[in-house]
Amino acid sequence: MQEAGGDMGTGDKENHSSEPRRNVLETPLKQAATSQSVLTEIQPLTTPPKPKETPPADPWTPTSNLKMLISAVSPEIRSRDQRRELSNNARDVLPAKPCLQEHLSGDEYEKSHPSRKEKSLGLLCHKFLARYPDYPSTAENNYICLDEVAEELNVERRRIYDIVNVLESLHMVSRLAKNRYAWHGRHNLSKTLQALKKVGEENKYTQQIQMIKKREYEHDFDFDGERNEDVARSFGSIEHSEMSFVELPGMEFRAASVNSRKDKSLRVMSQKFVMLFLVSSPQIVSLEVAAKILIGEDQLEDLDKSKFKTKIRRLYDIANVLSSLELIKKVHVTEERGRKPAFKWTGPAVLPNTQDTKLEMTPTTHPPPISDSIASKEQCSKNLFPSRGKQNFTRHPSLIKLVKSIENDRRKIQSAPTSPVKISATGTDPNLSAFPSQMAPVPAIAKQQLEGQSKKAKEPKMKLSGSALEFSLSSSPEAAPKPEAPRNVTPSQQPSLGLCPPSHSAVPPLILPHPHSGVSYAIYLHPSQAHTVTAYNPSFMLQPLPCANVTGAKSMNSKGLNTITTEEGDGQTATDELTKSWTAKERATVKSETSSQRCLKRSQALQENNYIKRFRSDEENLDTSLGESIKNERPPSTSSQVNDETDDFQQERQNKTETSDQNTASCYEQCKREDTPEDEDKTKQDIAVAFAIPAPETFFPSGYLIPLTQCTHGNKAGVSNKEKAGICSLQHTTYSSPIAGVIPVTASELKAVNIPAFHITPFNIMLSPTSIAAAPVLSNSCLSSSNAGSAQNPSPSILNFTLQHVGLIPAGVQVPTSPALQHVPQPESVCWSSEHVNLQEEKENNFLSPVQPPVPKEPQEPQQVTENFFRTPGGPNTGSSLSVNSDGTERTSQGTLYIPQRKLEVSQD
DNA sequence: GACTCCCGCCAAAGC
DNA sequence: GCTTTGGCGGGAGTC
Repeated sequence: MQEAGGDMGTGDKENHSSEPRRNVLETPLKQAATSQSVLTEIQPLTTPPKPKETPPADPWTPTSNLKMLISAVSPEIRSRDQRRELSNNARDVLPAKPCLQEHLSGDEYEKSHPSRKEKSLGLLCHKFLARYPDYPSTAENNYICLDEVAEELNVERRRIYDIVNVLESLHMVSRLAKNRYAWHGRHNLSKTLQALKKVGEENKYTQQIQMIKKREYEHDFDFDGERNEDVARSFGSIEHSEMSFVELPGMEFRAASVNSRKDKSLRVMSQKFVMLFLVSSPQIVSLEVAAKILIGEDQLEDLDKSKFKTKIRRLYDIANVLSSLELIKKVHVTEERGRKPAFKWTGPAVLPNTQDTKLEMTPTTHPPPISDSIASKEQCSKNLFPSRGKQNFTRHPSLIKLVKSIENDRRKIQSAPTSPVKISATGTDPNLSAFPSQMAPVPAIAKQQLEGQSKKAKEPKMKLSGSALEFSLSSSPEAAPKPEAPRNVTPSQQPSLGLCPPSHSAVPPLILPHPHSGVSYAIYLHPSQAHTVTAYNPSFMLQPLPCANVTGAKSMNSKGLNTITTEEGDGQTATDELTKSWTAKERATVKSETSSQRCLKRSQALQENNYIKRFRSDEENLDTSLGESIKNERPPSTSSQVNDETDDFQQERQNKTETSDQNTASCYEQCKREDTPEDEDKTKQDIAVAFAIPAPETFFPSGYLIPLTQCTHGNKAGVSNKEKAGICSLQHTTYSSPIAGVIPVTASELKAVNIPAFHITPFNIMLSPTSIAAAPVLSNSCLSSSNAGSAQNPSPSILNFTLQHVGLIPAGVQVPTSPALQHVPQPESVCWSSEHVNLQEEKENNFLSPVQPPVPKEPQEPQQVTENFFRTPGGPNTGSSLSVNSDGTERTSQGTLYIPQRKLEVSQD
């Protein structure tokens, strides 16, 4: 066990800590490698007995110690040993246990002195991870004693720190006390990745990556001072915070010491590194770029080779651990200047809402407490904006309102008798409760299946499932049809008709039933229209929802419409397209402001118009300062057109920026005031186009139309069996159509009630790749959609009742039903008329809606989305090939990346 | 020769 | 003052 003394005895004081030693139960050994988790899981979820001190055939004896020492000091012996070790390497590549060396023919030298490869951090991390279950039960003792682990893994503790630090950055472990950590496994991973992605977006890493790449392309970026200063200036023009560690609620570091060196700590570096993957598209980050960015945040001016090398070293350390976690994979990008090491994200796709996926995986899982999600973002934000020093990123004023609103809502929710109970397993890790408590009793195989399914399906689902984080922020649990959904239904509520308790506002969403499918829909009304129901409350909106920008709408031109139809049937392609479309969009969104900021801004546009203008001005300033480089923010897929797009692009973009905010549906009233009559007419026409109906005469500003039982797995609570059947069928519909379950209101109904722009927010919508692929067709020919309207249109009578009930229409007025228009209001059409759509919608819209209402609404580069979206894989659009290859093909095979002005070949090692 | 990344020194922080 | 933690860079191993 102490063979490593050769390593440890050379000066480290860490051989035997004075820390009170744990007992056997402290370390929940996994008993097997990850690949053997099934066997592991079959066992009771109690702490498995540690293979206690089964000394790996090499007891710590004076003799062995002497031999080891001799080996250590003798290069010849070492090399001989290493040769032997190497010959056995193939058998030992993935050892899961310290006893892996048992079969090494008893050569004590070999055992005592593994080769360098065997000591690699990646391998060590494999061993480390193999000791613990991915999803530990809270019933277990999830404590890690560093001494113990170091001892058992036969490494010096210093190496364990490296691993633990990276794991800590992902909140897979947390420090409990000196020399002691808690193992959380992957329970928090999705949440952490969400947070990291968000922070990465807010930190404008996309811009930085693009900037660095651009610099590299334009000049041969090297380390001469002039260019570094150039880049440094560019960095300076980007607002980026001095980001500290991103924490999750309940996972905060307890000791201030942990943050003492946080600015350069492996933790923070690791998080930043991950962020780079999460915000970039393709999700390939070269070490060089990563190092430059990480250095750039500190002091790029002082960039020198030694610092760069050091950063690279650390990145290798981090990458090794991340690779062991199967979050990234090493690849190489070959370009003109040679082959460069890079890493590709192979972890789960991270959308703001991965919790939906979790719910899908575990239908009986208690939904994560909303407070967690809220607090998660809160915490993230809190840490992103440390109180110290330069604080370029400050909380958006509207975010403060949001926070207050959320806090109020949270209080209401949690104080309510039927409030969801936050099940916190331990005081130290409330996050553990969300999953393990439910998973624990699940039979091992079932769990394995679930995990397996989640692995396979999480990407597409996560891409479409919307933002749990966002959504949970925006909608209280009562809005979400969780298994515990009945808690939301007031006793007076009818099963499928009633008013949702207001979560963020005094304006309750209407719940519209669907008589055929049993699906109910919630309409969130804009205050300007909802004043007929209740008092205006500016915070009525689902504020944190990143608003659908209408870029997609604009970008969805007819050309693209034609193109995307060719992608039908290719689920993978469609999924990839979705990813690309989304990521491209997302990057575009990141550019000028954060999604939350944007959403907030728009949701409160009426009130904060002045602020918006100010903010926009800031954007423009930023744009100006960024100058040329801003163009490079467009995804690589479109950057082939960099040379083609000059000031026109900027101008166009500027114009769109100017008009975008005015075109939010929530601002419709204001727009009406501000627009010229022609503009207003045009807007109406646009909406009419979006609805594929003649321009209505009057409009309601906007609202959310939410299919309440757009059920994910397990979201069936509160409906009868009969309704369940309907829902089940609906699920199929949902899977087969990107628009299923979205808009149950016919055009005529909309017209009759003068609702011009419903915001469709199908939550928990899950779309299969095929459904995505079907999107173009469906969108292309809305009227022919077999499932869009038929299954989801609510009964006009009930709609009438509802609208009358809430006073939206006079009692005598009936909403006419026009069968011919039953299918008309497709969500993707409708959505364009408003920006009060959540992130999920944003993605869906980007992806699903080729309908192009001629409403210029988004400041982001529409072409970017268009091109991403309408790209034909393998097509001639070389500029787009980057995304195509990166997100899909390239994951499984070598591909060719085309980036601006040069070709990248991605190869995997 | 470039790329990887192990190794352990040593200083900061914690106890 | 000892221990823990971890930044850091030399330099060995690998390709």
